[in-house]
Amino acid sequence: MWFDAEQSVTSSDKTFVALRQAIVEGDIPAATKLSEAELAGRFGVSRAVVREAINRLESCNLIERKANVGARVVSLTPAGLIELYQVRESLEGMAARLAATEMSQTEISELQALLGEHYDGVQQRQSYYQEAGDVDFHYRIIVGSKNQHLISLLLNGIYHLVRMYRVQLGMAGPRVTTAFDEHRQIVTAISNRDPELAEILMRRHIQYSRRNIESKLAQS
Amino acid sequence: MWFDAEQSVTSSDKTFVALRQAIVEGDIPAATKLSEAELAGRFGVSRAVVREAINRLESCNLIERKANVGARVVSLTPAGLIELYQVRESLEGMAARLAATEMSQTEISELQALLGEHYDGVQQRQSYYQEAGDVDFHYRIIVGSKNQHLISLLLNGIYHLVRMYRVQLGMAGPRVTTAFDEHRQIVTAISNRDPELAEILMRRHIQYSRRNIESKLAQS
DNA sequence: AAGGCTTAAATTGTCGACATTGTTGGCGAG
DNA sequence: CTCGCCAACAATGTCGACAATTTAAGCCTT
Repeated sequence: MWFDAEQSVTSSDKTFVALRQAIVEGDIPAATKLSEAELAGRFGVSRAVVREAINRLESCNLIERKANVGARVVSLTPAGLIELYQVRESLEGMAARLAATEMSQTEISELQALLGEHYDGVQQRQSYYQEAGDVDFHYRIIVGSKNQHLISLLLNGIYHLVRMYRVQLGMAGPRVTTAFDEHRQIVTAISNRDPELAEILMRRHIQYSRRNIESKLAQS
Repeated sequence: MWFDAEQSVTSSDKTFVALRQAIVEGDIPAATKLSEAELAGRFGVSRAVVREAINRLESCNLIERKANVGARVVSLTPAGLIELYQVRESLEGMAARLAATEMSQTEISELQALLGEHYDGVQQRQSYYQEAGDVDFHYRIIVGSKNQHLISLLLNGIYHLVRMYRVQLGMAGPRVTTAFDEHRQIVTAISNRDPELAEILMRRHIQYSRRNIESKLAQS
Protein backbone atom coordinates (compact mmCIF):
# COMPACT_ATOMS: atom_id res chain seq x y z
CA MET A 1 0.00 0.00 0.00
CA TRP A 2 2.83 2.35 0.65
CA PHE A 3 3.54 5.36 -1.45
CA ASP A 4 7.26 5.74 -1.15
CA ALA A 5 8.23 6.30 -4.73
CA GLU A 6 11.55 7.61 -3.41
CA GLN A 7 13.69 4.53 -3.00
CA SER A 8 16.04 4.67 -0.08
CA VAL A 9 19.44 4.27 -1.59
CA THR A 10 21.82 5.14 1.18
CA SER A 11 22.40 3.22 4.37
CA SER A 12 21.09 6.06 6.48
CA ASP A 13 17.86 6.04 4.51
CA LYS A 14 17.30 2.36 5.11
CA THR A 15 18.05 2.71 8.80
CA PHE A 16 15.75 5.71 8.98
CA VAL A 17 12.88 3.88 7.30
CA ALA A 18 13.40 0.76 9.39
CA LEU A 19 13.53 2.73 12.62
CA ARG A 20 10.49 4.75 11.67
CA GLN A 21 8.48 1.63 10.98
CA ALA A 22 9.65 0.03 14.22
CA ILE A 23 8.49 3.09 16.14
CA VAL A 24 5.21 3.56 14.32
CA GLU A 25 4.28 -0.11 14.53
CA GLY A 26 5.15 -0.20 18.21
CA ASP A 27 8.04 -2.66 17.95
CA ILE A 28 9.91 0.01 19.84
CA PRO A 29 7.41 1.11 22.47
CA ALA A 30 6.57 4.75 23.10
CA ALA A 31 8.82 6.66 25.50
CA THR A 32 11.68 4.18 24.98
CA LYS A 33 15.18 5.51 25.36
CA LEU A 34 17.16 5.08 22.15
CA SER A 35 20.80 4.13 22.56
CA GLU A 36 22.91 4.96 19.55
CA ALA A 37 25.36 2.16 20.22
CA GLU A 38 22.69 -0.45 20.69
CA LEU A 39 20.84 0.54 17.52
CA ALA A 40 24.09 0.59 15.58
CA GLY A 41 24.69 -2.98 16.66
CA ARG A 42 21.16 -4.10 15.92
CA PHE A 43 21.16 -2.69 12.39
CA GLY A 44 24.77 -3.59 11.71
CA VAL A 45 25.83 -0.07 10.83
CA SER A 46 27.97 2.64 12.29
CA ARG A 47 26.85 5.06 14.93
CA ALA A 48 27.06 7.90 12.41
CA VAL A 49 24.23 6.54 10.30
CA VAL A 50 22.15 5.89 13.40
CA ARG A 51 22.73 9.47 14.43
CA GLU A 52 21.59 10.72 11.07
CA ALA A 53 18.52 8.50 11.19
CA ILE A 54 17.70 9.78 14.67
CA ASN A 55 18.08 13.35 13.50
CA ARG A 56 15.60 12.75 10.73
CA LEU A 57 13.23 10.96 13.09
CA GLU A 58 13.33 14.02 15.29
CA SER A 59 12.21 16.29 12.47
CA CYS A 60 9.28 13.89 11.97
CA ASN A 61 8.32 14.53 15.60
CA LEU A 62 8.58 10.82 16.30
CA ILE A 63 11.36 11.18 18.85
CA GLU A 64 12.59 13.87 21.20
CA ARG A 65 16.19 14.72 21.83
CA LYS A 66 18.12 16.50 24.51
CA ALA A 67 21.69 17.60 24.01
CA ASN A 68 24.27 15.37 25.68
CA VAL A 69 21.52 13.20 27.05
CA GLY A 70 19.97 11.25 24.23
CA ALA A 71 16.83 10.54 22.31
CA ARG A 72 13.64 8.82 23.27
CA VAL A 73 10.48 7.88 21.43
CA VAL A 74 7.65 10.35 21.97
CA SER A 75 4.98 9.53 24.49
CA LEU A 76 1.42 9.12 23.32
CA THR A 77 -0.93 11.29 25.36
CA PRO A 78 -4.53 12.37 24.87
CA ALA A 79 -3.41 15.99 24.78
CA GLY A 80 -0.83 15.21 22.13
CA LEU A 81 -3.43 13.44 20.03
CA ILE A 82 -5.74 16.44 20.17
CA GLU A 83 -2.96 18.82 19.22
CA LEU A 84 -1.99 16.57 16.34
CA TYR A 85 -5.51 16.49 14.99
CA GLN A 86 -5.86 20.24 15.30
CA VAL A 87 -2.87 20.66 13.03
CA ARG A 88 -4.15 17.97 10.73
CA GLU A 89 -7.54 19.65 10.50
CA SER A 90 -5.89 22.90 9.56
CA LEU A 91 -3.52 21.47 6.96
CA GLU A 92 -5.83 18.95 5.35
CA GLY A 93 -8.60 21.50 5.24
CA MET A 94 -6.31 23.74 3.24
CA ALA A 95 -5.29 20.78 1.11
CA ALA A 96 -8.94 20.09 0.22
CA ARG A 97 -9.47 23.76 -0.55
CA LEU A 98 -6.51 23.82 -2.91
CA ALA A 99 -7.37 20.46 -4.41
CA ALA A 100 -10.75 21.86 -5.46
CA THR A 101 -9.01 24.31 -7.75
CA GLU A 102 -5.75 22.54 -8.56
CA MET A 103 -6.67 18.93 -9.25
CA SER A 104 -6.96 17.97 -12.90
CA GLN A 105 -10.13 16.41 -14.24
CA THR A 106 -8.23 13.16 -14.63
CA GLU A 107 -7.21 13.19 -10.99
CA ILE A 108 -10.77 13.91 -9.94
CA SER A 109 -12.03 11.02 -12.04
CA GLU A 110 -9.48 8.72 -10.41
CA LEU A 111 -10.59 9.97 -7.02
CA GLN A 112 -14.20 9.15 -7.86
CA ALA A 113 -13.17 5.72 -9.09
CA LEU A 114 -11.29 5.15 -5.84
CA LEU A 115 -14.43 6.06 -3.97
CA GLY A 116 -16.27 3.38 -5.92
CA GLU A 117 -13.71 0.74 -5.01
CA HIS A 118 -13.88 1.90 -1.44
CA TYR A 119 -17.65 1.48 -1.51
CA ASP A 120 -17.28 -2.12 -2.70
CA GLY A 121 -14.79 -2.78 0.07
CA VAL A 122 -17.17 -1.39 2.69
CA GLN A 123 -19.98 -3.56 1.35
CA GLN A 124 -17.81 -6.64 1.81
CA ARG A 125 -16.60 -5.47 5.22
CA GLN A 126 -12.95 -5.82 4.33
CA SER A 127 -11.48 -3.89 7.20
CA TYR A 128 -7.94 -3.99 5.86
CA TYR A 129 -9.23 -2.38 2.70
CA GLN A 130 -11.02 0.29 4.68
CA GLU A 131 -7.84 1.43 6.34
CA ALA A 132 -5.89 1.46 3.09
CA GLY A 133 -8.76 3.13 1.27
CA ASP A 134 -8.97 5.89 3.83
CA VAL A 135 -5.24 6.56 3.69
CA ASP A 136 -5.28 6.52 -0.10
CA PHE A 137 -8.22 8.92 -0.20
CA HIS A 138 -6.52 11.50 1.99
CA TYR A 139 -3.25 10.92 0.20
CA ARG A 140 -4.69 11.82 -3.20
CA ILE A 141 -6.27 15.01 -1.96
CA ILE A 142 -3.07 16.08 -0.26
CA VAL A 143 -1.06 15.47 -3.42
CA GLY A 144 -3.84 17.10 -5.41
CA SER A 145 -3.25 20.36 -3.58
CA LYS A 146 -0.03 20.65 -5.62
CA ASN A 147 1.51 22.50 -2.67
CA GLN A 148 4.92 21.04 -1.92
CA HIS A 149 5.04 22.42 1.61
CA LEU A 150 1.67 20.94 2.45
CA ILE A 151 2.57 17.60 0.90
CA SER A 152 5.85 17.41 2.76
CA LEU A 153 4.42 18.48 6.10
CA LEU A 154 1.57 16.00 5.96
CA LEU A 155 3.19 12.95 4.39
CA ASN A 156 6.61 13.20 6.02
CA GLY A 157 5.62 14.86 9.25
CA ILE A 158 2.08 14.29 10.40
CA TYR A 159 0.90 11.07 8.88
CA HIS A 160 3.43 8.78 10.51
CA LEU A 161 2.49 10.21 13.88
CA VAL A 162 -1.20 9.75 13.12
CA ARG A 163 -0.52 6.18 12.10
CA MET A 164 1.47 5.64 15.29
CA TYR A 165 -1.50 6.70 17.37
CA ARG A 166 -3.83 4.54 15.30
CA VAL A 167 -1.70 1.42 15.52
CA GLN A 168 -0.75 1.68 19.15
CA LEU A 169 -4.23 2.56 20.35
CA GLY A 170 -5.55 -0.44 18.42
CA MET A 171 -7.76 1.37 15.96
CA ALA A 172 -8.95 -1.33 13.63
CA GLY A 173 -11.20 0.68 11.39
CA PRO A 174 -14.70 1.41 12.59
CA ARG A 175 -16.69 4.40 11.51
CA VAL A 176 -16.44 3.21 7.94
CA THR A 177 -19.90 3.82 6.57
CA THR A 178 -20.23 7.31 7.97
CA ALA A 179 -16.68 8.11 6.92
CA PHE A 180 -17.55 6.93 3.43
CA ASP A 181 -20.42 9.39 3.20
CA GLU A 182 -18.12 12.18 4.32
CA HIS A 183 -15.59 11.17 1.72
CA ARG A 184 -18.24 11.24 -0.97
CA GLN A 185 -19.38 14.71 0.00
CA ILE A 186 -15.80 15.97 -0.13
CA VAL A 187 -15.27 14.50 -3.58
CA THR A 188 -18.48 16.11 -4.73
CA ALA A 189 -17.34 19.50 -3.49
CA ILE A 190 -13.99 19.08 -5.22
CA SER A 191 -15.54 18.02 -8.51
CA ASN A 192 -17.85 21.03 -8.26
CA ARG A 193 -14.74 23.19 -7.87
CA ASP A 194 -16.04 24.53 -4.57
CA PRO A 195 -12.98 25.30 -2.41
CA GLU A 196 -14.80 26.72 0.60
CA LEU A 197 -17.14 23.76 0.92
CA ALA A 198 -14.35 21.25 0.35
CA GLU A 199 -12.36 22.80 3.19
CA ILE A 200 -15.31 22.91 5.57
CA LEU A 201 -16.25 19.30 4.88
CA MET A 202 -12.69 18.07 5.24
CA ARG A 203 -12.29 19.87 8.54
CA ARG A 204 -15.51 18.41 9.87
CA HIS A 205 -14.46 14.98 8.63
CA ILE A 206 -11.24 15.19 10.60
CA GLN A 207 -13.04 16.56 13.65
CA TYR A 208 -15.33 13.53 13.60
CA SER A 209 -12.35 11.25 13.18
CA ARG A 210 -10.64 12.86 16.15
CA ARG A 211 -13.69 12.50 18.37
CA ASN A 212 -13.97 8.88 17.37
CA ILE A 213 -10.40 8.16 18.39
CA GLU A 214 -10.84 10.18 21.56
CA SER A 215 -13.79 8.07 22.62
CA LYS A 216 -11.75 4.94 21.97
CA LEU A 217 -8.97 6.45 24.06
CA ALA A 218 -11.34 7.13 26.93
CA GLN A 219 -12.50 3.51 26.98
CA SER A 220 -9.04 2.07 27.54
CA MET B 1 14.85 40.74 19.04
CA TRP B 2 15.21 37.05 18.82
CA PHE B 3 13.25 34.63 20.86
CA ASP B 4 15.58 31.68 21.15
CA ALA B 5 15.32 30.85 24.80
CA GLU B 6 16.98 27.54 23.94
CA GLN B 7 20.68 28.28 24.08
CA SER B 8 22.75 26.40 21.58
CA VAL B 9 25.20 24.47 23.65
CA THR B 10 26.73 22.02 21.23
CA SER B 11 28.96 22.82 18.32
CA SER B 12 26.42 21.52 15.84
CA ASP B 13 23.83 23.87 17.26
CA LYS B 14 26.05 26.89 16.82
CA THR B 15 26.95 25.90 13.29
CA PHE B 16 23.29 25.29 12.53
CA VAL B 17 22.23 28.68 13.85
CA ALA B 18 25.07 30.46 12.09
CA LEU B 19 24.35 28.74 8.80
CA ARG B 20 20.65 29.43 9.10
CA GLN B 21 21.25 33.10 9.67
CA ALA B 22 23.69 33.27 6.77
CA ILE B 23 21.11 31.72 4.48
CA VAL B 24 18.14 33.74 5.71
CA GLU B 25 20.03 37.02 5.60
CA GLY B 26 21.32 36.26 2.14
CA ASP B 27 25.01 36.10 3.02
CA ILE B 28 24.83 32.75 1.30
CA PRO B 29 22.72 33.49 -1.80
CA ALA B 30 19.74 31.38 -2.78
CA ALA B 31 20.42 28.31 -4.90
CA THR B 32 24.05 28.17 -3.76
CA LYS B 33 25.69 24.77 -3.65
CA LEU B 34 26.86 23.94 -0.14
CA SER B 35 30.15 22.09 0.10
CA GLU B 36 30.59 20.23 3.34
CA ALA B 37 34.37 20.51 3.26
CA GLU B 38 34.35 24.22 2.54
CA LEU B 39 31.84 24.99 5.29
CA ALA B 40 33.79 22.83 7.71
CA GLY B 41 36.85 24.92 6.97
CA ARG B 42 35.01 28.21 7.20
CA PHE B 43 33.46 27.43 10.59
CA GLY B 44 36.53 25.64 11.90
CA VAL B 45 34.71 22.42 12.72
CA SER B 46 34.56 18.88 11.47
CA ARG B 47 32.56 17.73 8.51
CA ALA B 48 30.35 15.70 10.85
CA VAL B 49 28.94 18.77 12.56
CA VAL B 50 28.42 20.49 9.22
CA ARG B 51 26.54 17.42 8.05
CA GLU B 52 24.32 17.51 11.09
CA ALA B 53 23.69 21.22 10.63
CA ILE B 54 22.80 20.64 6.99
CA ASN B 55 20.43 17.87 7.96
CA ARG B 56 18.63 20.19 10.32
CA LEU B 57 18.57 22.96 7.74
CA GLU B 58 16.90 20.54 5.38
CA SER B 59 14.08 19.83 7.81
CA CYS B 60 13.56 23.61 8.00
CA ASN B 61 13.06 23.58 4.22
CA LEU B 62 15.89 26.05 3.82
CA ILE B 63 18.03 23.71 1.75
CA GLU B 64 17.43 20.77 -0.55
CA ARG B 65 19.49 17.62 -0.63
CA LYS B 66 20.07 14.84 -3.09
CA ALA B 67 21.75 11.63 -2.08
CA ASN B 68 25.37 11.34 -3.13
CA VAL B 69 25.20 14.72 -4.79
CA GLY B 70 24.97 17.38 -2.13
CA ALA B 71 22.92 20.19 -0.73
CA ARG B 72 21.99 23.57 -2.07
CA VAL B 73 20.10 26.54 -0.72
CA VAL B 74 16.49 26.65 -1.86
CA SER B 75 15.56 28.90 -4.75
CA LEU B 76 13.12 31.72 -4.13
CA THR B 77 10.31 31.62 -6.67
CA PRO B 78 6.93 33.36 -6.84
CA ALA B 79 5.22 29.97 -6.82
CA GLY B 80 7.16 28.93 -3.73
CA LEU B 81 6.18 32.13 -1.98
CA ILE B 82 2.51 31.54 -2.70
CA GLU B 83 2.70 27.97 -1.47
CA LEU B 84 4.45 29.11 1.68
CA TYR B 85 1.78 31.69 2.43
CA GLN B 86 -0.98 29.19 1.82
CA VAL B 87 0.48 26.98 4.53
CA ARG B 88 1.05 29.96 6.75
CA GLU B 89 -2.55 31.08 6.32
CA SER B 90 -3.76 27.66 7.31
CA LEU B 91 -1.53 27.23 10.35
CA GLU B 92 -1.68 30.75 11.72
CA GLY B 93 -5.42 30.80 11.21
CA MET B 94 -5.66 27.74 13.42
CA ALA B 95 -3.25 29.34 15.87
CA ALA B 96 -5.49 32.38 16.19
CA ARG B 97 -8.52 30.14 16.63
CA LEU B 98 -6.83 28.24 19.42
CA ALA B 99 -5.38 31.37 20.98
CA ALA B 100 -8.90 32.74 21.37
CA THR B 101 -9.73 29.91 23.75
CA GLU B 102 -6.34 29.01 25.20
CA MET B 103 -4.59 32.29 25.96
CA SER B 104 -4.75 33.44 29.57
CA GLN B 105 -6.11 36.82 30.47
CA THR B 106 -2.60 37.90 31.36
CA GLU B 107 -1.31 36.94 27.94
CA ILE B 108 -4.16 38.79 26.28
CA SER B 109 -3.40 41.88 28.34
CA GLU B 110 0.23 41.70 27.28
CA LEU B 111 -0.86 41.35 23.69
CA GLN B 112 -2.99 44.46 23.99
CA ALA B 113 -0.09 46.32 25.59
CA LEU B 114 2.14 45.23 22.73
CA LEU B 115 -0.42 46.60 20.31
CA GLY B 116 -0.20 49.94 22.11
CA GLU B 117 3.58 50.03 21.78
CA HIS B 118 3.23 49.07 18.17
CA TYR B 119 0.85 51.97 17.66
CA ASP B 120 3.39 54.40 19.11
CA GLY B 121 6.05 52.98 16.83
CA VAL B 122 3.81 53.42 13.79
CA GLN B 123 3.11 57.01 14.78
CA GLN B 124 6.83 57.73 14.88
CA ARG B 125 7.42 55.83 11.65
CA GLN B 126 10.09 53.60 13.12
CA SER B 127 10.29 51.02 10.39
CA TYR B 128 12.65 48.74 12.29
CA TYR B 129 10.12 48.67 15.08
CA GLN B 130 7.33 47.84 12.70
CA GLU B 131 9.07 44.71 11.51
CA ALA B 132 9.92 43.60 15.04
CA GLY B 133 6.44 44.48 16.25
CA ASP B 134 4.81 42.44 13.52
CA VAL B 135 6.96 39.41 14.22
CA ASP B 136 6.38 39.74 17.94
CA PHE B 137 2.62 40.00 17.43
CA HIS B 138 2.41 36.84 15.39
CA TYR B 139 4.83 35.11 17.72
CA ARG B 140 2.66 35.68 20.77
CA ILE B 141 -0.46 34.39 19.08
CA ILE B 142 1.36 31.29 17.87
CA VAL B 143 2.67 30.56 21.34
CA GLY B 144 -0.73 31.44 22.75
CA SER B 145 -2.26 28.55 20.84
CA LYS B 146 -0.52 26.25 23.36
CA ASN B 147 -0.22 23.67 20.58
CA GLN B 148 3.31 22.32 20.49
CA HIS B 149 3.03 21.00 16.94
CA LEU B 150 1.79 24.34 15.66
CA ILE B 151 4.46 26.25 17.55
CA SER B 152 7.21 24.01 16.27
CA LEU B 153 6.02 23.99 12.68
CA LEU B 154 5.68 27.75 12.52
CA LEU B 155 8.66 28.94 14.52
CA ASN B 156 11.18 26.32 13.45
CA GLY B 157 9.86 25.58 10.00
CA ILE B 158 7.94 28.35 8.34
CA TYR B 159 9.06 31.60 9.85
CA HIS B 160 12.69 31.42 8.83
CA LEU B 161 11.59 30.82 5.26
CA VAL B 162 9.17 33.73 5.43
CA ARG B 163 11.92 35.91 6.78
CA MET B 164 14.24 34.73 4.00
CA TYR B 165 11.74 35.86 1.39
CA ARG B 166 11.23 39.17 3.17
CA VAL B 167 14.91 39.96 3.52
CA GLN B 168 16.02 38.85 0.09
CA LEU B 169 13.14 40.52 -1.74
CA GLY B 170 13.92 43.72 0.12
CA MET B 171 10.68 44.13 2.02
CA ALA B 172 11.29 47.15 4.21
CA GLY B 173 7.97 47.41 5.97
CA PRO B 174 5.14 49.16 4.22
CA ARG B 175 1.53 48.33 4.79
CA VAL B 176 1.97 49.30 8.40
CA THR B 177 -1.13 51.28 9.19
CA THR B 178 -3.51 48.85 7.54
CA ALA B 179 -1.69 45.93 9.12
CA PHE B 180 -2.04 47.62 12.46
CA ASP B 181 -5.79 47.83 12.08
CA GLU B 182 -5.91 44.16 11.16
CA HIS B 183 -3.83 43.31 14.22
CA ARG B 184 -6.18 45.26 16.42
CA GLN B 185 -9.21 43.46 15.06
CA ILE B 186 -7.56 40.11 15.68
CA VAL B 187 -6.74 41.04 19.27
CA THR B 188 -10.31 42.16 19.78
CA ALA B 189 -11.63 38.84 18.52
CA ILE B 190 -9.24 36.95 20.79
CA SER B 191 -10.13 39.00 23.86
CA ASN B 192 -13.80 38.41 23.03
CA ARG B 193 -13.02 34.68 23.02
CA ASP B 194 -14.34 34.37 19.47
CA PRO B 195 -12.35 31.57 17.79
CA GLU B 196 -14.15 31.61 14.45
CA LEU B 197 -13.71 35.33 13.94
CA ALA B 198 -10.10 35.25 15.11
CA GLU B 199 -9.30 32.59 12.53
CA ILE B 200 -11.08 34.38 9.70
CA LEU B 201 -9.39 37.68 10.47
CA MET B 202 -5.96 36.11 10.76
CA ARG B 203 -6.39 34.31 7.47
CA ARG B 204 -7.46 37.49 5.74
CA HIS B 205 -4.56 39.34 7.33
CA ILE B 206 -2.10 36.85 5.90
CA GLN B 207 -3.83 36.88 2.52
CA TYR B 208 -3.39 40.65 2.37
CA SER B 209 0.21 40.31 3.41
CA ARG B 210 0.80 37.77 0.68
CA ARG B 211 -0.76 39.95 -1.98
CA ASN B 212 1.34 42.87 -0.83
CA ILE B 213 4.53 40.88 -1.20
CA GLU B 214 3.36 39.49 -4.52
CA SER B 215 2.85 42.98 -5.92
CA LYS B 216 6.34 43.91 -4.73
CA LEU B 217 7.61 40.80 -6.45
CA ALA B 218 5.91 41.72 -9.70
CA GLN B 219 7.55 45.16 -9.70
CA SER B 220 11.09 43.84 -9.59
C1' DA C 1 21.10 6.36 58.26
C1' DA C 2 20.81 10.45 55.21
C1' DG C 3 23.04 13.68 52.50
C1' DG C 4 26.67 15.44 49.66
C1' DC C 5 31.05 15.00 47.33
C1' DT C 6 34.24 12.39 44.38
C1' DT C 7 35.21 9.23 41.13
C1' DA C 8 34.19 5.78 37.58
C1' DA C 9 31.27 4.04 33.97
C1' DA C 10 28.46 4.82 30.11
C1' DT C 11 26.60 7.76 26.57
C1' DT C 12 26.80 11.43 23.43
C1' DG C 13 29.60 14.80 20.65
C1' DT C 14 33.48 15.48 17.58
C1' DC C 15 37.17 14.29 14.68
C1' DG C 16 40.15 12.43 10.82
C1' DA C 17 40.57 8.72 7.52
C1' DC C 18 38.74 5.45 4.26
C1' DA C 19 35.04 3.76 0.89
C1' DT C 20 31.76 4.75 -2.44
C1' DT C 21 29.37 7.47 -5.67
C1' DG C 22 28.94 11.29 -9.09
C1' DT C 23 31.30 14.37 -12.11
C1' DT C 24 34.54 16.16 -15.48
C1' DG C 25 37.96 16.01 -18.74
C1' DG C 26 40.30 13.70 -22.40
C1' DC C 27 40.89 10.14 -25.73
C1' DG C 28 39.48 7.32 -29.47
C1' DA C 29 36.11 5.36 -32.73
C1' DG C 30 32.72 6.22 -36.09
C1' DC D 1 33.12 16.98 -35.91
C1' DT D 2 30.19 14.36 -32.79
C1' DC D 3 29.23 10.76 -29.79
C1' DG D 4 30.54 7.46 -26.41
C1' DC D 5 33.76 5.20 -23.34
C1' DC D 6 37.34 5.54 -19.78
C1' DA D 7 40.02 7.32 -16.27
C1' DA D 8 41.24 10.70 -12.80
C1' DC D 9 39.23 13.85 -9.68
C1' DA D 10 36.18 15.67 -6.30
C1' DA D 11 32.37 15.25 -3.34
C1' DT D 12 29.42 12.66 -0.30
C1' DG D 13 28.68 8.45 2.68
C1' DT D 14 30.53 5.48 6.25
C1' DC D 15 33.49 4.01 9.78
C1' DG D 16 36.25 3.49 14.20
C1' DA D 17 38.55 6.13 17.77
C1' DC D 18 39.03 9.98 20.90
C1' DA D 19 37.07 13.89 23.80
C1' DA D 20 33.48 15.94 26.60
C1' DT D 21 29.43 15.57 29.21
C1' DT D 22 26.01 13.22 31.89
C1' DT D 23 24.72 9.73 35.00
C1' DA D 24 25.44 6.30 38.60
C1' DA D 25 27.70 4.28 42.24
C1' DG D 26 30.65 4.37 46.18
C1' DC D 27 32.70 6.57 49.93
C1' DC D 28 33.05 9.83 53.42
C1' DT D 29 31.09 13.09 56.58
C1' DT D 30 27.64 14.56 59.72
